[in-house]
Amino acid sequence: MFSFSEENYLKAIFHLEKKYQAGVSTNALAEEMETKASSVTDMIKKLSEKELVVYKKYQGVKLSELGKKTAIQVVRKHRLWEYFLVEKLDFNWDEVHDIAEQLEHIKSEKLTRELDKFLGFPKRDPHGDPIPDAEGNFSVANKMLLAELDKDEKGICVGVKDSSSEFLRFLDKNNISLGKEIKVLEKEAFDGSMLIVIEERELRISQLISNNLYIKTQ
Amino acid sequence: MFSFSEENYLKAIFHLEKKYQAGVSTNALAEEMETKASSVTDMIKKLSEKELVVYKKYQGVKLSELGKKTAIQVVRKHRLWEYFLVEKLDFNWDEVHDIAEQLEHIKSEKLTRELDKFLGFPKRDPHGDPIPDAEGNFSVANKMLLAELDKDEKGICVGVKDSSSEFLRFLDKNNISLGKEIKVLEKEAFDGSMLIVIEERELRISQLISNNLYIKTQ
DNA sequence: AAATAAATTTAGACAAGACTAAAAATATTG
DNA sequence: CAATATTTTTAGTCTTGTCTAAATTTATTT
Ligand SMILES: [Mn+2]
Ligand SMILES: [Mn+2]
Ligand SMILES: [Mn+2]
Ligand SMILES: [Mn+2]
Repeated sequence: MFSFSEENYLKAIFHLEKKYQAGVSTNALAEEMETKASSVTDMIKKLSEKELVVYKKYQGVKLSELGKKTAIQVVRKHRLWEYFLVEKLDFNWDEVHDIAEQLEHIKSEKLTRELDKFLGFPKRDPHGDPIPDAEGNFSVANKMLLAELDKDEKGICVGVKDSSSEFLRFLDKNNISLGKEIKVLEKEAFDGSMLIVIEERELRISQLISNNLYIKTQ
Repeated sequence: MFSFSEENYLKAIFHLEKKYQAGVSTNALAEEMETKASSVTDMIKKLSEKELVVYKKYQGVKLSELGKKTAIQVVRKHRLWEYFLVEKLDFNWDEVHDIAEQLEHIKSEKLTRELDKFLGFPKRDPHGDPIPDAEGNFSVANKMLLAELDKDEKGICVGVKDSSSEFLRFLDKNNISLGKEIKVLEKEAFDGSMLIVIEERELRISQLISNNLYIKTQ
């Protein structure tokens, strides 16, 4: 089917399209892929040749229907494997991303379907991100950033924006995990820091933290 | 660590060394890898450079200690994943090899260890082959080929030599599976075919079959 | 022990995917 | 709007792993 590299580009474009609806720029893609702009141009041409993306020179790139479908299948596999690692193999949520980056490229529709079934058709991965079903459908939750809450408002923690080990371990250390309720006690206008309460404990967090935690309000 | 291709060559050499103790020839390796002899020579040089094999021009190749250790880890992963697919995801034993060929290259020691634990440290894969433990140790069972049995002798089916889908489906169709007892009722000297009895049913099998079924005698 | 056959290696080429440096196109600014 | 800055593309190179064709070495026959 498609190479690992092609799949990784498609996935990156898929994620960046949320932010750049008008088309994903070569530089944005180069940064996401941790490669050089010239390499991106080369690959975009190949993807365009294969009708996985729509590309006009200097105008950025968009996924075609086929490209989008392919990207979603890769994301589906990534998130199913992350769920598997956490729920079945006792991995912590900060340890699974790199392994899922490898597993997401395993080619077998039956494997993906059977894994999904084995896991009980989970709807969200360990970081709160939606897992597309076999048809590629998934629901985008109406979540918001904790930073958007005002004093005395509260919400349930439902996901992370940054899913780096560093951030996830910080959350672990402070006993913040998905499903818990967070209430804003104070909000400092000057630096955006907050005093929150989570499970009866008070905690002061910087804006960098509240900007990377998704919550859902009732 | 090592590339997929390098790992595949090491695994192929590992398997061929059983048959060619004096050194695996370039042609034998080319056939096993389904590639050309010149490509094999190229790769052998690279592996030799990395001290994974011992190579003298025109003299065939052998695994170094490091090469052997690496090959065994790949085999361990291959067989653990095959076991996982059959035992947890309800795959049939004839469907797992190609997927395991992909999964065996996933790089994460922790994943392999945790998978092993999750599976209950299985000793044999679905085809009866031994699964090396984390240290690379595994027991070679004292099995023999069904073809070696004489009239009126019996044994327990413990493995397959050929693990192609075609052969495995043939066994399924004839209700032959690992763990079952087979008794030889007749043995035809002319063509090596046998009349066997397995679970009260009589069955005539060609020598090609009996030459690819491992059994253990009491 | 030549002569021939078979196995193996070398030489040169190619595709994928990356890189650097330079050129070209687009955006921004005075 | 011309000058400058930024972005993007092109040109040329490199590495990995493969291939074909030719050369070389080893094995087998007469
Ligand atoms: Mn991830
Ligand atoms: Mn995730
Ligand atoms: Mn197998
Ligand atoms: Mn097997």
